[in-house]
Amino acid sequence: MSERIPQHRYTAELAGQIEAAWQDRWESEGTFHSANPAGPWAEPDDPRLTNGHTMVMDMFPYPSGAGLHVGHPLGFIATDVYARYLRTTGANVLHTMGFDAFGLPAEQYAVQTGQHPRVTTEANMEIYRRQLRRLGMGHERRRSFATIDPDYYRWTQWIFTQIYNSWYDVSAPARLGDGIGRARPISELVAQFESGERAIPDGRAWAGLSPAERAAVLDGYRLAYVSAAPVNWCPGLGTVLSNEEVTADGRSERGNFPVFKRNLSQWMMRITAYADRLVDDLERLDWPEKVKLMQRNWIGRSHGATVTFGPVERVEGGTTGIDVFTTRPDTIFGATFMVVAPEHPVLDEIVPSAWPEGTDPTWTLGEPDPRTAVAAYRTAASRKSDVERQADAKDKTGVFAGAFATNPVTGTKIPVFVGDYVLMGYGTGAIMAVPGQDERDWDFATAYHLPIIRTVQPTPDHPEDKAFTGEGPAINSSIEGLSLDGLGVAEAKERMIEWLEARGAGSRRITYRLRDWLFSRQRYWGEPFPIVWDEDGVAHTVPDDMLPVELPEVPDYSPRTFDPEDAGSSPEAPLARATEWVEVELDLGDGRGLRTYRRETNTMPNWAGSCWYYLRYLDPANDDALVDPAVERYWIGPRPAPVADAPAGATDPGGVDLYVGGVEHAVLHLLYSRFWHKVLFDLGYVSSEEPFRRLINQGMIEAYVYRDDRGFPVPAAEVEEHAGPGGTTYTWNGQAVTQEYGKMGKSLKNVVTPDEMCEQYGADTFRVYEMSMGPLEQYRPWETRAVVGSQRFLQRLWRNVVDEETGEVTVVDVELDAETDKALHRTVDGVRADLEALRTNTAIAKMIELNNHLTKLDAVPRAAVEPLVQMVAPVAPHLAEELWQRLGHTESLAYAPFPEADPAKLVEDVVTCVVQVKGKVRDRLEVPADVDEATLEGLALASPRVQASIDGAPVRKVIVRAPNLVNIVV
RNA sequence: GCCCCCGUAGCCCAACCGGCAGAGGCAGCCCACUUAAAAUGGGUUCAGUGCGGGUUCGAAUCCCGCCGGGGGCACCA
Repeated sequence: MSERIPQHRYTAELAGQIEAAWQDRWESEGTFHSANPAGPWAEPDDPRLTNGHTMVMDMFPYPSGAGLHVGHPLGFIATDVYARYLRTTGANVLHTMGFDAFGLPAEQYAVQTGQHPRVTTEANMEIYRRQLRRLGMGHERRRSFATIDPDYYRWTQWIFTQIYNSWYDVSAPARLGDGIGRARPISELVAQFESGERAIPDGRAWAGLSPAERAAVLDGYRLAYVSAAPVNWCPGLGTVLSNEEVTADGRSERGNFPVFKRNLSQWMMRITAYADRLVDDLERLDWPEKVKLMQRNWIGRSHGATVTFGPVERVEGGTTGIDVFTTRPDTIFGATFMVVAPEHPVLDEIVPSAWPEGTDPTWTLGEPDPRTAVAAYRTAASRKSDVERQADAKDKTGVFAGAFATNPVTGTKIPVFVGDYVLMGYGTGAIMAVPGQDERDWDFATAYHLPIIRTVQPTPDHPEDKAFTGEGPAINSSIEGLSLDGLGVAEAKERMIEWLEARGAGSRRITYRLRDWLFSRQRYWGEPFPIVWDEDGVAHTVPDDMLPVELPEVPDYSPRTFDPEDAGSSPEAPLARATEWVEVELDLGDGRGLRTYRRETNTMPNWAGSCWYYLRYLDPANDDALVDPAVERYWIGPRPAPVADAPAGATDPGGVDLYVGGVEHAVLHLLYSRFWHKVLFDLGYVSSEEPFRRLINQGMIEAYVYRDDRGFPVPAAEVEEHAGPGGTTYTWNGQAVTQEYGKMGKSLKNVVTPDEMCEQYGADTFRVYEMSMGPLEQYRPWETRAVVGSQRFLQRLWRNVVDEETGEVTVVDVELDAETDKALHRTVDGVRADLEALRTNTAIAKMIELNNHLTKLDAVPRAAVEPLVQMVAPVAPHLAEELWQRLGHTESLAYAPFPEADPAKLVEDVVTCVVQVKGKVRDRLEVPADVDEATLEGLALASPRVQASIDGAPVRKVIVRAPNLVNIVV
């Protein structure tokens, strides 16, 4: 049987041919090459350079081997549409895509398949490249790279050496003079130590220190340093992890393995030095509020005071003080006891050998003396994991330490407790407990019969048996020479801090939740550190001219992993097995000549490569610098105007113009990257203060899952839908199945791939469908059977230009009738605004509308369909190029100027005016668009239908919004 | 427990600064083409905006309180 499909119909097959042909042509012509003002690719004469510039970027993918589904390219298509649109405005547009190819996912896939990570990673990247090409991405291929390329990670290592060889000078003026604090080369700190301008913390003389001692001093300042501290050890992954990679319930973000605290010597990055700038600069960014909030919460800056509670008697004689941090210094009058963390060192000094006279029996754990009780409590606490401690959060437990401190304001003696609801890692590890204004302290006070004093007047409806944490006037807060009574919280805080500072009992203090970034991993597949260790145990950076330090071949690249529950295991770096690589003779050029060193065997986390890749996109062929300064300034330097919604007085921080990616990187990649960028800024390598000026989180495409009566998923593509009186039902192979909504995944049997869609409909149809499903940020369900609507649109557009039977172009060169002309200009105007604002879904709706209008004409005028082809080009670029060519153009339309709307044709001369009586529509009038209010009011009141509605009632008021509306109030 | 986002037709989504609830698509129904079906084309039905209050001449839109869905944080002193 012969198919009765017209020979020249725009079918998936024809689309496939057209698409492949145009992809070849774009590639051979370098259509998407953008122009650089300087550096190896300088093209200073390119006219686009002076015509505006935009950098559009996607979060680059991991070539993990799991395979793409239709959700993955959503953001890529959106940025491609935007970039293609911008090119038609004459702008110089940079849009490319590389690969985040180091790291766990790539390594795990390699381990699973028993191959070297480089082999599988490169194979997967090839698949990705082919798929991206097939989707018609206008990426600039020559700017693409992978983080595993030695030419790339050479610079990742170089940045590490810069960070390592820097320190944060909190008192130096900011680089732009607009604040205090910046990173400086470590050599300047050494000079200060040598000259004596700055004292060494423990008071020794620099000249008298050994190399190892000097190194130890400098490690206290370097922005990258080795520290022995409790870290997150994940036996299941065989590596340590940063705080950001551990979930709230104490498991690894990747793989969901248990994580344990182990004391280990690891590389850290001093991100905490930038905490303030990382918080403050958020308001200069055009980012989703949600992401800003997540970063603010993660950094967790809180303002308060440290207050010393003392004297506490020491067992060995004399007294000591206990410092607490509080955000509520205004409530000190209500501090009736203290609690220190079980790990607090002061406990070693103050716990006496006998319970004080009259100790409440509930305070003692039933132990005969405080030492036994505190020791037992500390042991029990140390056995609890963070997870268990959190799980027990409801019950406040603790034990009396047997000692008393003095409330520095009231002079009252107050008991000191040990309690695990106080964390050693936050503030000072000790708190003043104010049960009246703190729920946790209230719980503790109730459990241990401790006094409660309210120092803020609760609201009248506040329950008697609860802490009051709200705002109100201070009460019970007076002593001789100080009264907070009647003051609001903010004012009371200020007054209190001033009082404390005047007496030396406390001082203003800011604390942060953010901790330094644990930067080393015990994995093979990552960047080696550009660090060698000498025989004294002193670290040295590898000189720039010896970079990159290439990743060696090892007999076994898989990490040593352990039983996920084996908390006692220790990490082993796979690189340590490359003994010939580890032992190395080098002349570091420091005057010490050829010496033997041991290479650092940890590798960097995969965040390292993604921390700065946007900078390399700018100038990927540059061998002399990570990016030419002029190129950086041109593409992502600060713009004259601040971003939308920035507070008054804010300046633009620079950065990538548009960055699109998933929200899952809110506090990982996006925080690390901002940190590195600010270091590079301080050191003068970049002119921008932020990496990403504008961020959009694309939504996910989800899918329906169908399950049979056993609960097993059945292939979603084979499910039939039945509309019935009792609602819609679903069957698979004749048996009833249930529908639920969720993620797309192999095990759920609902995966749809871009390749399938290209096969069945063509890439352009797929692009149009994904873009018309809804706003970019929105989560939405995939529905394959709806894709045909997008295909029909493109087929109708095709048919408006080409005869399906003969393949001939059928457009006519006639003048547009008034209606078509108006529709065209309205569409151009709307589509331009929509594409500009990334509202591609509504842009497509407007194009469909115009196309449907053209379909109804006897013959399609060229003057109408050519602009439509241009407008559709960003979304369906292959089809548009093909039609453009068939319409007689020889050049690609990638740079053809976007159609302009004539403002004169956008105004209607006659509009429909709605006449309401008491807000209800009673009549419609056709009136001139420029009708004046008085005339319109007269016309409305004269309407018989309006008069009938008014029914003789007196008119109280008439609201006129010429020319659209009149509302008569009776 | 606290914070953020979202609820419009059977489904996905529009609706600009508060001003006629509907741009577009899917599905359904009718018609044309076809021996027939598919494909294609043309036409058409469908909601008063999750619920309850309030502000306003006028509310999908602003405010308050619920309900439902999604997400973030959670002894942070």
